[in-house]
Amino acid sequence: MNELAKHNEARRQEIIKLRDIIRKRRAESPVPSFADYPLTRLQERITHVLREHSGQADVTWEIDVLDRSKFGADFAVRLTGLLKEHGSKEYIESDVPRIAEALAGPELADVVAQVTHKGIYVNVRLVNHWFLAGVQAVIDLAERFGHNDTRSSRAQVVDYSSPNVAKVLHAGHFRSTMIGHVLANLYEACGAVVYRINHINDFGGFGFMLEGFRRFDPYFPPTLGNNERLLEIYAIRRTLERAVAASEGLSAADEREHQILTRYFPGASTAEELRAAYEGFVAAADERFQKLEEGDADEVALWRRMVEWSLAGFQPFYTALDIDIDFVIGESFYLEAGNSLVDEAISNGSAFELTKRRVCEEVAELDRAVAAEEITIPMRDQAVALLEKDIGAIVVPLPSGERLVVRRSDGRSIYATRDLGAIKLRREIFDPTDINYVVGQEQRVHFNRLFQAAQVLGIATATKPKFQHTYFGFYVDAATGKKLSSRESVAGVNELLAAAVTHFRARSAEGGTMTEEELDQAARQLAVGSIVFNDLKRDMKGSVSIARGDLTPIIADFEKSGGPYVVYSACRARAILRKYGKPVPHLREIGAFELSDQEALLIFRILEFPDKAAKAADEDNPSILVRHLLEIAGIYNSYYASAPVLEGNKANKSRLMITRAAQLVLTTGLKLCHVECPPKI
RNA sequence: GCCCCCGUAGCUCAGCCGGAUAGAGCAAGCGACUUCUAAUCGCUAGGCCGCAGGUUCGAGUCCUGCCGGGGGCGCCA
Repeated sequence: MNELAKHNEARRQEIIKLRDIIRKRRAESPVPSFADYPLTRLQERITHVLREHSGQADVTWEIDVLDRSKFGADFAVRLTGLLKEHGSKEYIESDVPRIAEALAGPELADVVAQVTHKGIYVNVRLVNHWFLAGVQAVIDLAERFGHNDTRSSRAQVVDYSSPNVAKVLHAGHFRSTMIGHVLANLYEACGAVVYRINHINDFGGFGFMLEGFRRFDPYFPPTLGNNERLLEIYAIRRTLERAVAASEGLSAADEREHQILTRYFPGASTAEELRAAYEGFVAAADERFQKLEEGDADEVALWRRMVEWSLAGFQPFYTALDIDIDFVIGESFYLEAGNSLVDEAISNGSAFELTKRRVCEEVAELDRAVAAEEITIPMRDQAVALLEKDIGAIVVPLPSGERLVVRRSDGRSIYATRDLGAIKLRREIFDPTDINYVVGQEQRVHFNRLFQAAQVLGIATATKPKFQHTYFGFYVDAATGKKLSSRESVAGVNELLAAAVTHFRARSAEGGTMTEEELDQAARQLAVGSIVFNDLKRDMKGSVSIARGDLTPIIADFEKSGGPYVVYSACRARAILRKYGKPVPHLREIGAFELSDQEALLIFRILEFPDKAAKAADEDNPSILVRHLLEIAGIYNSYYASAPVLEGNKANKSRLMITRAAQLVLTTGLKLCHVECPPKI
């Protein structure tokens, strides 16, 4: 067994052990049943009544939440199917009164106070007791309120963060890390077993690292640490590539490039000399990579050390965000599985070498299509160009007509090889129902092909695992609207966090009563919270614009993001409960009580929380959750300002209950968003 | 060239498997702190929902075309 295989076998045992721990943890923390939530039960009862009265088994209806102060009702019921089938005229004239009558009937008399109708809407006002009973249900479940079993039959691999070893973390990793982590939290809250995987790109391009580390050793500045050397090698490679591509000598290089080229390639100054240096470097790097792939002991040992340096370099970032991803698995782990998969595919014919002859045949077919006017000449030319580029590589033809290159013409693996290997091994180890890749939008084409290839190669069926590429937009420069290159965005990540902490540290509301430690803690949590909200409150497919240079406007945006607002709201509720100092009253202790329009809306929104969490998970869209929290916080803040809970030594019991429910839902929601709510702010 | 995303208030965005008078936040203006601590609350103002057709009883939402902005199209990851 070679060194790489040995290393991977040991890793596999560690991974399996951790997998079992996670499975056990899941089994030991059961989630509440979605069907038992007050809103689900109400909807179920309404469906039942509508079904009984229409005599139809399949009744589709939608609920529109209303504001009592505006409509006098809590929600509207709309039977979309019937509306479409009958048209609005008939629906309004005959269906609407019938629906209203059914909803006002004896079956729902204990929960429905009033039913009115106007146009296509049947408006329902619920009895006040239903709301307070709902609040009690929230209080009973406490921190588990919102968690549900909608995904309890699923095992989900969530692949996120995915930094490149020997490169700097950039803003894209920042987004991937937070979005992925929050999504994983959501799936877990919905009952799934979640395997969080940080897929470390630790293999591609490593020939350059292994070669460069030795080749440039005499020239590295002595102050350069190990990890910095790796980054330097990457910079050297990129600089040289650019210089060679430009076909100009040293004279055309800018100051930084000039400095690099003369330091590491002394004596090379003309375009030809640089090209020669480049070719020598590439050839030696290729050789190193091949030895690494073969498991050569020396190369594997150095490679492992390099990966460790790099991971240690990433750690401050993960520590600052307080994110610990369970499985940190390099793509090298999947190399062998990928290679044998490709070998198998070649032998059974699902993959083959794209030879010149095959290309000629395909070109002939394209020419025929042109002659038959099925395609245009530019389309043909483009297809030909794509074909010719892949000559010599091992390809998998896909149902879409595209190809996926799975092995280079020199026999070496590429990322597609290892991504396929990853699918195979992940199925073996985790047996997931879903594999979710939280990776930037620029990789859409890659994943689209990868998922197709997985089916072609028989490591996936049409339904299992369910593949999902959850993509997001990038950061753009606020001034130009253009994408921030990774070189421009690299610096900011950790500094941004530090600046945000400093900012919130100076803004404390309860500063006078807080210890230094509490202040630090609150500031850190607010910083993380504001960053998460800034990223996740809008649809993540869009880009996020970032002002450059001065951090002040960015931090100001963070404050406006709403994260601190939600945290603040939860803290206000918590302050009331703290002042009250006793457990909140139980529904049983409440006699007659008033319920304001605002309270009705607030409670309804709180009771919607499980639905929103499930919906956000189903649509892989954290912004649904984030916006709902902002909505609840908004109503609560308004309520807080106008409805005193404690007056002198008198406490309003129903308001105490509502305050507790609001505090619970906000705290739990924030936690799903990876924001811990500090006790004081 | 092909493909993808986005055009809604001055700005940032919700709303998109069609439905009530198109909603928030920020910015602007006015008002509220001896308080459950104002990181807050209340009020005011602000919209040919990019343009043109089409489908429909009904379109910001669906379809087609166009215009404008951004991105992707490596034997890199």
